[in-house]
Amino acid sequence: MLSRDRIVAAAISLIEREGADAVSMRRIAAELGVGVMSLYNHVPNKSALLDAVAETVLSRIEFTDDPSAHWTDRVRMQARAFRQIAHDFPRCTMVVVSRQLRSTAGLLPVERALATLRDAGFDGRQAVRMLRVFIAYIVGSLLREVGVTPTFAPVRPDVAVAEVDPALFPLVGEFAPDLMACDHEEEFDFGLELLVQAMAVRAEQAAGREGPHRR
Amino acid sequence: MLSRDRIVAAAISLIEREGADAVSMRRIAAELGVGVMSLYNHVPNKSALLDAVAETVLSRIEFTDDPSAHWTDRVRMQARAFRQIAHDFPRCTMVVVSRQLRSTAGLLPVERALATLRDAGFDGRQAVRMLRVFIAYIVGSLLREVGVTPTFAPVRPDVAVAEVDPALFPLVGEFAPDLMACDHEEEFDFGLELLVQAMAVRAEQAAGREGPHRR
DNA sequence: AAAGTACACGTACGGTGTACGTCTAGGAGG
DNA sequence: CCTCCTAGACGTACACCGTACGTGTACTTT
Repeated sequence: MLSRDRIVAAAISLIEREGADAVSMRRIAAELGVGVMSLYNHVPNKSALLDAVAETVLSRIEFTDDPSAHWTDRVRMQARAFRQIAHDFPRCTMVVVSRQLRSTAGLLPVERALATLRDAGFDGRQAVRMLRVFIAYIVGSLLREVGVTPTFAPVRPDVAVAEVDPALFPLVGEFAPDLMACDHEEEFDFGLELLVQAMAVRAEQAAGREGPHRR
Repeated sequence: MLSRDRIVAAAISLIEREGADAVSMRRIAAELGVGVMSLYNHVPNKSALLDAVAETVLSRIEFTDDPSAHWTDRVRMQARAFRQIAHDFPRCTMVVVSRQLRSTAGLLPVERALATLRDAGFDGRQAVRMLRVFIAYIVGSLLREVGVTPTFAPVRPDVAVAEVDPALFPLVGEFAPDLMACDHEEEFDFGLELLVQAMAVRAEQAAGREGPHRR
């Protein structure tokens, strides 16, 4: 029996196996051994199907929030949980990131993050700003990791950097070894740490300003 | 007379007017008052055309690097220059960001950034890491600004946040006013400042560690 | 048994990228 | 001047796409 869930699962599987470009209604139907138009009994159109894919992948994020932990550690955990989907569904990442969905699946992470940031001592305005900085960093990192936006952080730097004219780009040539090496996890954690530490400084400032008035 | 440049210009114009989805070879040909297949005398295929679009837009970035300025200001200028393309070519941004091109157009910004970071006192490894963090942040920010990835930083939060059940997402409800307000430039500069300050701390550490051995 | 419904499916239409062959205008060589 | 060659505009054709619409069938309800 056909069902929305089976269709979405087939779409995700197809994307992971052959890339997002390979997705077509006909292809998915064939994958399920079913006529093309049967899909439309469960999904209104292709766009909605891709939204469902994004939502499903997003809902797979496992947040193990520990409210008793220090807020910096909670931020780290949440960021890494988010990043984990890039490993579990690498080729779906672009779909998730590029699709604007307004379901509750997308709001749960926001709720969690806001709770953590408020516990860190930020007010609403600050918390939202911090959240947005983090989301921007994470999204950008995932895109690089997944293979998009590679020009500046080469995925196959061996070909990209090696051919470069050292006269035109002396520093690119000089730093080639470092540009070519890219341990994604290490890079991600480096930026994460940078942000967390910067956030901690702001948190202290925030606490200092309102501290005297507290309680 | 048809030419590669005219075709690319027509594509950019079309994307800005009607969005990336409106781009088709037939549409571009019609725009130029020309037969479809004539395009293929100047462009090998649609994918290459989109690459050319990305490259052209990217090359429009105006870097006014001032080597005499403090490195933190140079970083700010470069980041803002990059962001400027999201204003000049808003609907092309997704194309630029999602296309992996390995031309020299993408290396010039890298070269400039590496020069700045080296002047800040970072060695190759550190400079590359910092660069990647910045690129991730900028790319993520542009995507939000352009209207993609809106779930976590709603573009039309009025509809997204307003309908939310405060019982399920109390903090989203509580912070709704802050979530709904989003001055893109302000948000961008906030994160930029956060990163620059965090970088400055690392730069001092780097200088401190190797300082005694210097010169 | 009759009626209604849910859903799988075929056909068809207007769109897409592009391989291939043709035609024409302009320059080069005699 | 005439011929030949070539660059490039163009039409046709094919395989594929999303999906509107109508039909058939199996199952549920009355």
